[in-house]
Amino acid sequence: MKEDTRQPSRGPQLSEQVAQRLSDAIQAGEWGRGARLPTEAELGERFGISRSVVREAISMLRNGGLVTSRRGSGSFVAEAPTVSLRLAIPDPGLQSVVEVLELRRPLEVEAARLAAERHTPSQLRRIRNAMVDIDEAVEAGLSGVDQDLAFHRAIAEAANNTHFTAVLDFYNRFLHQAIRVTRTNESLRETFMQQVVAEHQAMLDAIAAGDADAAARAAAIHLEHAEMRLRQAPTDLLKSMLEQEEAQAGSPSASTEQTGDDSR
Amino acid sequence: MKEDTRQPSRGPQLSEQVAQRLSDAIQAGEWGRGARLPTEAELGERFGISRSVVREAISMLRNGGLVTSRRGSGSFVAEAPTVSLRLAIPDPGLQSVVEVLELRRPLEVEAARLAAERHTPSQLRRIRNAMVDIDEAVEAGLSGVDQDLAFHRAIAEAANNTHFTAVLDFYNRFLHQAIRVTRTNESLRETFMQQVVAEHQAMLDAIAAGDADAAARAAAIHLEHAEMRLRQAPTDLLKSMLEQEEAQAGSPSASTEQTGDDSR
DNA sequence: ATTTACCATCTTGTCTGACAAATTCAGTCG
DNA sequence: CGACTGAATTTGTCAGACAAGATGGTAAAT
Repeated sequence: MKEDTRQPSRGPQLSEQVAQRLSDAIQAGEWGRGARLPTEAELGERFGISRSVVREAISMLRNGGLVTSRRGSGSFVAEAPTVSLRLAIPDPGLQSVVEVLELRRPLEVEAARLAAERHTPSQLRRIRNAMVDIDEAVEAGLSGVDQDLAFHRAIAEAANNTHFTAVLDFYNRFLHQAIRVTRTNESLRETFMQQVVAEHQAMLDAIAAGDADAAARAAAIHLEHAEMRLRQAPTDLLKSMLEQEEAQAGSPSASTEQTGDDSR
Repeated sequence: MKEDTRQPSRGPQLSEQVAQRLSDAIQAGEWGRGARLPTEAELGERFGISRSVVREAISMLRNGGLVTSRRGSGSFVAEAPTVSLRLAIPDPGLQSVVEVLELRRPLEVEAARLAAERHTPSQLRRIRNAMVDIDEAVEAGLSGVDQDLAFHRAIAEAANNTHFTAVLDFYNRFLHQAIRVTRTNESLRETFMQQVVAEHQAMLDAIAAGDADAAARAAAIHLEHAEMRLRQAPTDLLKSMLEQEEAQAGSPSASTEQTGDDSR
């Protein structure tokens, strides 16, 4: 074909230029939704570049949600284009954690209210299981942070509104450290865990009973207390934990396991 | 050397797993902001993979705004690292708009509460100006949708918590269409606008007075009524308008720009 | 001694070739 | 006609090499 023999202009990023041109071509409708675009080899020849660059370019588009690739089959224009919310990762510190909590509180409260009204039996079961998992993890001497987050996520799911799970999931990663701090504070751990369990139980009961207002109240109390517990943890502990995490970062404990214990 | 000889578990996408692990490590603080991360060769050896996969993984992170690479120098954790939440553009329809509103209501209520407590004089002024702008726009025969959204955004800004503005900005685009629908409904427009103005005024007064609870109540009422107004609009009108907008919206990869107009 | 020019070295970007894994499709056999 | 087989196709991964740009140290010059 040789429809474009121009040397890609001496720019900063070759693969980026190619990605841009491919993106333009797709958005211009050269290949419709779900259509298969040329093979990597073919694109490489068309643009006069190696397959590596084509792959990098396609990788960018794939990351942008514009195309999907299936090994052995090809790369395709995405069926459902996506938009992305991009925002800066906050500084690790008490203030920024509090800001995240400020956002989460109204969301979780509303999620609990909706969950009380809309939860399906299986969703309620998952919430219950999550609570049990927390107990078991704590019993086993673990921090139970992942299980705690899973509990809250199960409630968000029971709200049956994808936006809640999406936003809360998004902010979960920032809370991971914060919750660990409160759990690791030895002197307070015992008392705190009792409070947490009681508050979780209250939320679960209200949701199970279908009492929306009570669920909202219980969630509000829990989130408020969570912030108090965090504030009560000495800030130097927070700081030292962050440094500690940095030091032990290479060890095998870091991988994040999805708690996929449920049968969907 | 050879600190991680585990075979990457048989997963669908190898490079994706590596990207996830790198992303986790960065967010766990293994490498601080602006720090140089190991060379591609070194990472390849550490994870037991080839440089190609490392490059693909880093490419993903770079595309996600988590790292930047400089040829000859290395790859670095971004100074202002960002994580991106991607979600599919919802089907145009009343149900999905209602879901967005469900998420926004608690957020806007809390934003109004915080704004009442924290607003600076200049922020209050911006809210006032936005209200005037709505009047002027409507007076001029325009829909005033942009001005309406600006009003709400000004309140979110006055909450002085970047996460509120980020999330609300993100969902604004989905609301743009919905508000237009209610405003375009000729038969109801007059009545609706009077209501909207009154409700806005109540919010502004409460915020200006520093009455957090009153601000929250006013916001809750406004959002509730907004949903009612939307439901009252004929659904066929909504549908046709949404489809029309979607047809002419040809920028799927457009990510939400960082709102850098804030002085922090 | 300080500054400047140079150069070895390192790191990412790109190229080339190969194989593995998964899919597709045509042909064959029941 | 339908199910299976196997070759061809295509993306994913691997390996090695060179090019382009950056870094830091050393020697030369003032």
